[in-house]
Amino acid sequence: MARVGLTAERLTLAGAELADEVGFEHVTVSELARRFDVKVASLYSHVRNSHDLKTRIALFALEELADRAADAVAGRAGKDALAAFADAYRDYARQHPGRYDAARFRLDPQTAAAGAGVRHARMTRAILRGYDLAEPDQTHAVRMLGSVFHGYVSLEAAGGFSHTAVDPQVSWDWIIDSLDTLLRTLTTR
Amino acid sequence: MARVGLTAERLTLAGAELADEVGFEHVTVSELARRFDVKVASLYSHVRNSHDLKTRIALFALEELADRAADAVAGRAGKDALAAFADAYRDYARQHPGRYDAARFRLDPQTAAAGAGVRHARMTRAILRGYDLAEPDQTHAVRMLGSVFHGYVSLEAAGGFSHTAVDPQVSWDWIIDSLDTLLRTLTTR
DNA sequence: GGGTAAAACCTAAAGCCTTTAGGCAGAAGC
DNA sequence: GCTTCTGCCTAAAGGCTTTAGGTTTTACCC
Repeated sequence: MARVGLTAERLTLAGAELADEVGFEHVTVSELARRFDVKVASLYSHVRNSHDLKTRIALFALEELADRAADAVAGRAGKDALAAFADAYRDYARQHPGRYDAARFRLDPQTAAAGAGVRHARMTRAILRGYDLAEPDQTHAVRMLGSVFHGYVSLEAAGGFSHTAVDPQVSWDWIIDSLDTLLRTLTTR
Repeated sequence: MARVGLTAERLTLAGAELADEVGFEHVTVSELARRFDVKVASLYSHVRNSHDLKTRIALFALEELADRAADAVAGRAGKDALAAFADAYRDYARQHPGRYDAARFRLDPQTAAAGAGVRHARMTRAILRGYDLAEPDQTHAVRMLGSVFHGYVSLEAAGGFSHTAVDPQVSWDWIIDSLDTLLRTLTTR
């Protein structure tokens, strides 16, 4: 029987692609097996179970997203960095809705700590260097930025902004602008 | 055979409670049948299918959340109203994580339009009356508030804020404070 | 109070997904 | 060339969803 060459990595990547096509919640071991033209049981040598597969996809997406964000902010500072960082998130979510969803998959604390979540937090803090905030304001600001970006992106993905004629891109820019203003206000407080 | 007295409403409510216990994604027709000590097939007279059940739970949660928010903002204005509104969301999400998740269930546009989503949007706009914003700023601000609240609440629920020692309540208050400041700045622009 | 018809719940069965156990055949190493 | 390991397979059990068609209960009406 021809061997397909399954590995956890290939399964993870294929799972990520599948997620973008059919939605993360519909990613299934069976469907993945079908795509590789292989029997379902065969996947269980590479992946512990369905949850494990989803965890891998989540970690993969987090890593990929962190890479993108890191690229985006490299060589920028202040509002420039803020906007680039924010856009990296939103662009990723729009190009890869399934993966973005995967990145929100609830990981157990251990797994999460070992994953790229830490990079995300560190990058957000790095963005704030341009605004010179002291603790605990910095932590508050990190949380606020994370909330706005994630909230906006997920509401937009859920179709929450399609009732109004106002262009989501314009709102997005407006929000980034506002956040920048706000953060600069805090600096001088 | 003793009749239990199933109705779509009772199933919906039980489903909401189940969601709070085991998580919305684990709400299942089978489990609900088990709770009512009834055969699975019996539920299908009251609910079209699993998706229909989830939709009903989602609509129920949206309605309940809108009720709470409406109560919270009644008789308040300005920052008071903003804070009460925000707290209503966060409190609901913390008391009823499963229902809050349900409220984020992706509804088809028709269903969503008929549901309480509209009330939420209208209330958010009402909050902004205290800040006297012209269009399109008002829409931008509505989107920003929705994003921050939803984003914060869902990141908090996902355990995203447990890595730092800073009290989430303090960050929350700080964020509301900041948003109030920001909105007041916009008014006078 | 008895008849009837709708409503509520049941049995049966098919289809799909997950997961485990054990088997065979290529691939890799000696 | 032989052994061993690995990759994929067959088989099977268990769970959830959904449909079809039966039976009992309830409620209404005469």
